[in-house]
Amino acid sequence: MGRTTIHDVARAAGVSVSTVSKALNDNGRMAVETRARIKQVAEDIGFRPNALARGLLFNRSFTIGLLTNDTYGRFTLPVMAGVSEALVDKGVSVFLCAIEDDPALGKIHVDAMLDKQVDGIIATGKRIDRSLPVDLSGLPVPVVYAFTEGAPDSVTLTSDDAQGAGIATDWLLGLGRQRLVHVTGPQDFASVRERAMAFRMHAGAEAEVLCGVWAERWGHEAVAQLWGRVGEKPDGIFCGNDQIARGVIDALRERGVRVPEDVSVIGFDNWEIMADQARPPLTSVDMNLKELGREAGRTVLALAEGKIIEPGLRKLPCRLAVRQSCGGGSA
Amino acid sequence: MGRTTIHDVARAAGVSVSTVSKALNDNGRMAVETRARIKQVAEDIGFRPNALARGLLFNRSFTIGLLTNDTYGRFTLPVMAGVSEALVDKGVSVFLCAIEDDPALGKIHVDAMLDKQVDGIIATGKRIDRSLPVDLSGLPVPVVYAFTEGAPDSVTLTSDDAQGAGIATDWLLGLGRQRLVHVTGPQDFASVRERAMAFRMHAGAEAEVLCGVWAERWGHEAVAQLWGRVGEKPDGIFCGNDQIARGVIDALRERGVRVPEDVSVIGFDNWEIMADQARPPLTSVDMNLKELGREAGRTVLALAEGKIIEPGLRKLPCRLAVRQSCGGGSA
DNA sequence: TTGAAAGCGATACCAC
DNA sequence: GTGGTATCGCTTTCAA
Repeated sequence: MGRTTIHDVARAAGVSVSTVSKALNDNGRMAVETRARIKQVAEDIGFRPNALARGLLFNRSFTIGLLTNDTYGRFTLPVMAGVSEALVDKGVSVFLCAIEDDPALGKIHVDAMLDKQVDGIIATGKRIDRSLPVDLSGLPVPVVYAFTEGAPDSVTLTSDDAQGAGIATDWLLGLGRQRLVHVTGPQDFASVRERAMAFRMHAGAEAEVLCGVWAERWGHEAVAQLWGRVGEKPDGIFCGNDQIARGVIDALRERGVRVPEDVSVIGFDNWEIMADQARPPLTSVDMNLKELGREAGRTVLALAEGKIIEPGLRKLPCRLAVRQSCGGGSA
Repeated sequence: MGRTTIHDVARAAGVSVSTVSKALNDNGRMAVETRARIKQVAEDIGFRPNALARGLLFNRSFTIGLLTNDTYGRFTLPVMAGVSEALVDKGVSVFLCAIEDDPALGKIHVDAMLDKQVDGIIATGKRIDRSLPVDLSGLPVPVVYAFTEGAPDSVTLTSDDAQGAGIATDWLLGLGRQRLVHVTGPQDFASVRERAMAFRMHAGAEAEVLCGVWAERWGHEAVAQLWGRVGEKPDGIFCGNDQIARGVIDALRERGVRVPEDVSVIGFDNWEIMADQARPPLTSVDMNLKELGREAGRTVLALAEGKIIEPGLRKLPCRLAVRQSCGGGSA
């Protein structure tokens, strides 16, 4: 029920607190059987050390803060899951702070985290070319950026947009598709430009790129544009996200164009709830966000333990999640 | 940049640490100007008290734990946002722990939270008739359940399914719809049964309820069933979630049935990304998850401060988010 | 009005 | 091998 302290263990075992401490932490020299007995007693009375006290002593709280402005959580949650997974074994817990785009709220949360002596902070966002509305430089704890613009000379992780676009394009080409189009989001996103460039590198410099918005409706519109023209139609469409892809697929079906027989469609994000429900289910580029989170967790912990990590932008590879919207292959 | 302590403030102000402490906490009697001066000095050198030390003293960490098995986060994130919002002003931070359905993982996280002396725990899930895979009874800290089955005699919050179904049904009736159908999820969900019952109470005991799965494809299938029969077709469809509604809308359009002119469709969850992208955008029941989170936060904090809260199941009202899929009204 | 000292729970150094 | 004691940063009696 109440909190049992190390004194309780000492009393129950008939030894001193320092002996108990050493026994439980496998420190110092002592009779192996004394150690075993003390451990047993501690377990019996359900003793668990107070992390606050240890933290005070070690100047370490075994806690890290995760800051995000992604309210919807499509990016944050997988990242969070990865972070947590990487840290739970080390006894590290994660504070999640959603700060929207409010600088004041951001400062409040960062201050609260620092007060609580977090060992480090992971900042995550929705895009690599925007930073959170709060200054994280010069903090007394290490900061790792994931999917958001970091301070210069910081460690920043993101997924490799060019590589992701490359494998998507190559997949379409590998299926024998010849007339590829890339239907994507607004050009002011760095990731849009990066993916488009890679798309052209793989599909040929003359391959067409249509920029619009991140919405299903833009997928419909793009199909209307493409099929409204005279001449040959595309046989492979690489979309900038799964919502656009969903719109494209629906628009094609409504025109009587068959997916994947006539046209292969591929998405980006591998947002399961979207990709699985598409008709047919959508092949999509997966950014490995969970792995990105694991890496962020490992990195911030290493930094907190004083290890030196090379600063700079690290791009983690994407992989392809194959479903039925491309045909051929393993589908 | 290191950590400035209360000793630093004392030295800088030329007083003792106890005086500083009293000054900053507005405790004890002291010259009003001394107090002001000390506060100023503290601010100048950027002093912030170490929460670990205070926690050790007060047996309070100003931290709560949020436990969830909702990996996808559609429910957890809004709840989390509400919890955080309710607690940030009180200086309370939130540990987020995703435990999937793994009892071992659950125990690890709960133990870690207790070690860190959380002031309380909020347990959230995906449905009110299933409990998390971890026993939270008999813990030394208060527990509030939100959207998951709680221990007997605990405080449990959930949304009012019957009331939500009621306002949806009434809305359809108010628009003059006469032949209502409810297309919903699996009958083993308590919320499915509760909503269906309320639907029948409002629409008439003979009103039809079709149970299936929580997927778009079931929406298509249900429409095929309904329109495949001889006789009059429904003119109002209340769906158990937004995915089903989306499937229903798409299926109707593909049959040439107009929404909302011929049939009004209403969803449940008000999952914006789904509801906004539907064609037409979907009117949907909103469970006010953020408010539920706020209430959970307030409640667990009150409990942590020793206040007495009436145990039992509290149902929070839903509201209708009106878009265009029903026609009439304000659409 | 201010300061010295005890103590929150745990660890580690140094005697014995 | 084992136990006393100082210490982490802060708050709170109690004395001066």
